[in-house]
Amino acid sequence: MKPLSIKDIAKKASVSITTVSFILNGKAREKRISEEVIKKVEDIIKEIGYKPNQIARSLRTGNTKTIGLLVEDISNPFFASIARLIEDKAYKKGYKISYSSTENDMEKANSLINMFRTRKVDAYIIAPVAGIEPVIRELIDDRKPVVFFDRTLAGVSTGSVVVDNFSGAYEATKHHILEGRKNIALVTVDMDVEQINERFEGYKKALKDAKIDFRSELVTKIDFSLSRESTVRELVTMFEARPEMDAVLFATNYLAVSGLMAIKELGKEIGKQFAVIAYDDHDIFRLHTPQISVVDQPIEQIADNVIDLILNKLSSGDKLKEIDKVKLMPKLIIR
Amino acid sequence: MKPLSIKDIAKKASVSITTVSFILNGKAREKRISEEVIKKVEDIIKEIGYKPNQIARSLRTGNTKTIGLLVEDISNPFFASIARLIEDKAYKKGYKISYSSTENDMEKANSLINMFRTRKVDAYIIAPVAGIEPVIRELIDDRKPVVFFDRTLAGVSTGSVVVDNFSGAYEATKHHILEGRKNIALVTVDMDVEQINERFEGYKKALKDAKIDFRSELVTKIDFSLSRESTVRELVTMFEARPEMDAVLFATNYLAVSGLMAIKELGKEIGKQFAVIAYDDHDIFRLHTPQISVVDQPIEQIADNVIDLILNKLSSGDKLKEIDKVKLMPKLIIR
DNA sequence: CTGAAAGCGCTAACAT
DNA sequence: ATGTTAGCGCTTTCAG
Repeated sequence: MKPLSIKDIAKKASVSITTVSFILNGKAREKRISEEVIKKVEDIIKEIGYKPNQIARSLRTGNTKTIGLLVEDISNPFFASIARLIEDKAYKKGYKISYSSTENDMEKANSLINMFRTRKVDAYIIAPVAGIEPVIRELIDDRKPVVFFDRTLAGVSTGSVVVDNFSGAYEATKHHILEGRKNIALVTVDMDVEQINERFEGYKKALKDAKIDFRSELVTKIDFSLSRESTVRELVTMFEARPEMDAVLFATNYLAVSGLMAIKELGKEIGKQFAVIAYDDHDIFRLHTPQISVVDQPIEQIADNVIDLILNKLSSGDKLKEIDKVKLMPKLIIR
Repeated sequence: MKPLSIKDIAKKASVSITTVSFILNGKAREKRISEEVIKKVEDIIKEIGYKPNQIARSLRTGNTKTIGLLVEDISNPFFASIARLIEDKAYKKGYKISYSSTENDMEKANSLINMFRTRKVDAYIIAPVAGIEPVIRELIDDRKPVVFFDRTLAGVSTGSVVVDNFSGAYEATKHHILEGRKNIALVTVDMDVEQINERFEGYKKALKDAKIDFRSELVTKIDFSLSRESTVRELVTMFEARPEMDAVLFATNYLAVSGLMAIKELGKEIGKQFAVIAYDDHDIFRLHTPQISVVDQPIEQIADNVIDLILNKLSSGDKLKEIDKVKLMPKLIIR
């Protein structure tokens, strides 16, 4: 059963397809089409359940009403939550979100962006990875709205929504210090992305401000592509090798989960002897015994700002430059 | 900067657009186009970085190389993991997955399916909700491949991949009984969907087989749309009202999370006095103190089977009927 | 072996 | 106030 086209409607209503198209696009008034024709056409549309072919429409108008969203990993709750919020908001404005996970892999990110391009998405929301600068520049040259979130790319100037990573790590580390911790470890990811680097800097600065020497042997960098099991393995070894350690800051939520597993395995007790702060709030940290303190990123605000920026760019034909760099503040939640 | 079209390539290579199109679609050999022309065209394509316009291609061929995936909630790790796996596999076959969350809302599901239709996705993978039978039938009439997963819809005959829910709940309940529990509660969701009903039946049957009377006051049905906080509230009240309860089975992962929060709040101890089994395995249950036993659904197998079914239907022009109903077995993991 | 041309379903300038 | 028509970029039949 072939789907009906605008032509069928026109025939059935004995009007031209133009008339139908105008009615379909809410231009009936503007074009002063008579009430009775409008009614007739609308009735027929409803009756036979006609749905415009979005593909044809896109080909004609050049826009797909779709926004491409590139996250690091959609099964990471931080990104999943943001994606959900963005999707809901975009949906209300008639946009569909098309998302994919880059896994922080430059090749994959490039290939996904190219997929988005061939599918002609109208705009891009991206948690960037290093090395994709060239293709991003092409997008911008193409006059496609691009908004970064979670991190930016030095050397590419476009809208962005980030959380102050330096300050998040700084405050967390400072809290450890104020609690009297002396040997504060940092577990982070071995990846040259802005937000990770900034968290590292925040950690170092807090130590410096407290006149505590930075000791590189207290910093563990885990390969992003390492499996959960291997990560836990590495952390177990690390914890065993540094018995003097009395506090740790995990730079990402998944590292914190692995870290907690390692700690559990070691039978190490979190509390007076040993303190933990994780990045990103999540059920798992609230439910843990004892509860885990976290650096909470304002997920809803991130989503709000991202979608506002992108919709603005979309509607203004990116004429307006305005404030398109947003920096939000994280919140240290002590438990 | 307007993107280049096939016409530009043709002009630059001084051949017709037909030739370019054949080369683009790997039909050069078949059409016996000369090696040198092929080489020339390919070089030009590479040089100017031409990307075919997928929209135009779709309009012409009638297929979009896109599969619509409807889950309950993409931020639920069970669905997120399946979506990731399906996406990876589909990507390798040249398909893009377009996903959305129904939130078990019939209206929303219908509207999303219609969005998929106007966007002409080639096939549908759906975790169905009651009430969408009519639109699903339309899809099937349209000859679109449809595969259900996680649950099916009575009265709609199409491919499906489900896990034996009856048996999952039965085994979990039986385990409680064998451990000597007498007052086993069930916390489930107030929703008429197949997998939930079957879990309920499994619970009842296990009790019956052990000659334990079913007591409706031990069953709590939580409204799906209730917030996390309210759910915890309700469960706290329930736990307080039933001090004799010595075991509980949670019918979904998110209910288990809420339940564990309620238990934590009450200071109730999980162990000898009180046993818990959750549905779906997840970090959070492994990391909990004490660790939580679970009914683990074979996520990878679900994804594999779903994608196989859909790709088969897609390539066979749904001629083949074959075994298109798969039922997998869950695994009880005792911790 | 390659080219011309029709047409997928829709929008919108231009006619009337 | 409504109709005619070109054309978005591509695939594919039919001709040569």
